[in-house]
Amino acid sequence: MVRLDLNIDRTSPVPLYHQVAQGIESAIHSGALAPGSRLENEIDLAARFSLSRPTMRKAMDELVRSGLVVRKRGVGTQVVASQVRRNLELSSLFDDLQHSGKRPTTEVLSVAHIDADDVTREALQLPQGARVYQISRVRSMDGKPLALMENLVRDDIVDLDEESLSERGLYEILRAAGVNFRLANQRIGAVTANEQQARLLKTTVGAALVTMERTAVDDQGRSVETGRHVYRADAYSFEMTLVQR
Amino acid sequence: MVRLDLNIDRTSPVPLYHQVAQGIESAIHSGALAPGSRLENEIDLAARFSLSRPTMRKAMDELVRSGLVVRKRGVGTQVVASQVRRNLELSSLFDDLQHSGKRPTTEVLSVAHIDADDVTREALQLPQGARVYQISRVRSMDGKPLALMENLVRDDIVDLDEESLSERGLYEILRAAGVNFRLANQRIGAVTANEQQARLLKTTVGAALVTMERTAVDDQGRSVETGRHVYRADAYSFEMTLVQR
DNA sequence: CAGTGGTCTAGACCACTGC
DNA sequence: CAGTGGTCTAGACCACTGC
Repeated sequence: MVRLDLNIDRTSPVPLYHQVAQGIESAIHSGALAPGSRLENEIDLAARFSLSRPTMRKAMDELVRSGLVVRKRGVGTQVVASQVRRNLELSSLFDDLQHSGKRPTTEVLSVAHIDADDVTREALQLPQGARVYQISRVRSMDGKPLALMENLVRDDIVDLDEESLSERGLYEILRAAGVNFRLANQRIGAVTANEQQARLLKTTVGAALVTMERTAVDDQGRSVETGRHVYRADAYSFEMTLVQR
Repeated sequence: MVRLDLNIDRTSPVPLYHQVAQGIESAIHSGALAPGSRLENEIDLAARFSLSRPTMRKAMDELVRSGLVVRKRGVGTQVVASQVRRNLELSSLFDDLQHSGKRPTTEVLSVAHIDADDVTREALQLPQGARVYQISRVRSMDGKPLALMENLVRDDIVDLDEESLSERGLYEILRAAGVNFRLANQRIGAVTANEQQARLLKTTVGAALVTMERTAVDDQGRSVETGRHVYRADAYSFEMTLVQR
């Protein structure tokens, strides 16, 4: 059982529960809290940091949901054996790669302002006659093509053109236009590369590709964007930590 | 704005916040709360159901995390436009298929009690010299092979043999042996079928397969099981709802 | 400025676990 | 039986939004 030490700043705008969760997370990643070790009980922890128990619990909940600790009633809280943990987050491939320190580049193949077909209208919950942006892009890393992306975006939020899309990720542009993404429904599967895909991804016809279809919803409940992406399976996979509900 | 009516049973062992969340979920699925509609504010709702505000909030949090509603400070809570929602849960393919009303069958190809290799020892956090069960199975539905599963299970929890595994899912057996799964780290990718895979899955060499590698952790922090599964891409994909943290 | 969700406190009672 | 996490109450103050 390790005695935990945390710095908590009550003047910070960062919520106390989040500061605590981050502090414990750091202690786990630094090794101060070893895999398998037990944490003090939440009542003592709350008292030691001069926090109310609900606030301490909220911090623990955050750690449970991120998969760093497991709790058992009547027993206690344990640090999970370390492993590469990677939550599947509501972000884009562009964000993913940037955060990992890589330098993604994007080639915009086409941007069109078109009538939405039935499937798109259904996915984006748009009325008959609505128009959308249709975007095709290739994303590369270190000059090697990684993903082929086709997106359909509602046209009543921001104007899209080739120039801005080649500089910034689609999600970055939408966020800058005031869109706060809240959730996404997605499906991951596999296909083999057809001739066009093979050419654009510089691989061979028949190569394994990971497919991802996603529709993203913002804080106003609007379906903002839907897309189908294919990734070279030898260069990308989806990692996630699932937590029991 | 819809006036919500819920039945709450204070004598039930089901937590109040969960009863409320379920009640609202039912109202959404039944259409009583239409997609896009606004909910009453949480303080009024709490008062109307004679609940404290924290309890009401906990119910709302549950709905947010399941992707049914979105909230915005200063504005309110909205029902998300309906869509097929399917959380990626901590369950097995066997559970998935059973819950969907299908009849999965399992053919056990082999069960062996072997010395764990380095990769397995690393994944399951086992000491040098540890032994594990190695299981190979084919899962089919309506007689059509769907998935090829190789699992490695620590051997200090329950004895595994061909007979029990052909009757019950691995997870079912482990749960019955007292294992409470809490989280899993998994990676989803794609490959093309090799000769052996093609034969067992009754498909062709070169067909697209979805791959899933998973390590599952229980409430004692033990890595109980690690496995690599491949699925026929024309028969299975992973659907999930991601919620912004 | 009124209305909304977000954070936080200081408790109470309970269910479950392992000895 | 002692120790732990799970649920619940009844408030307070605040930040943000849209008019």
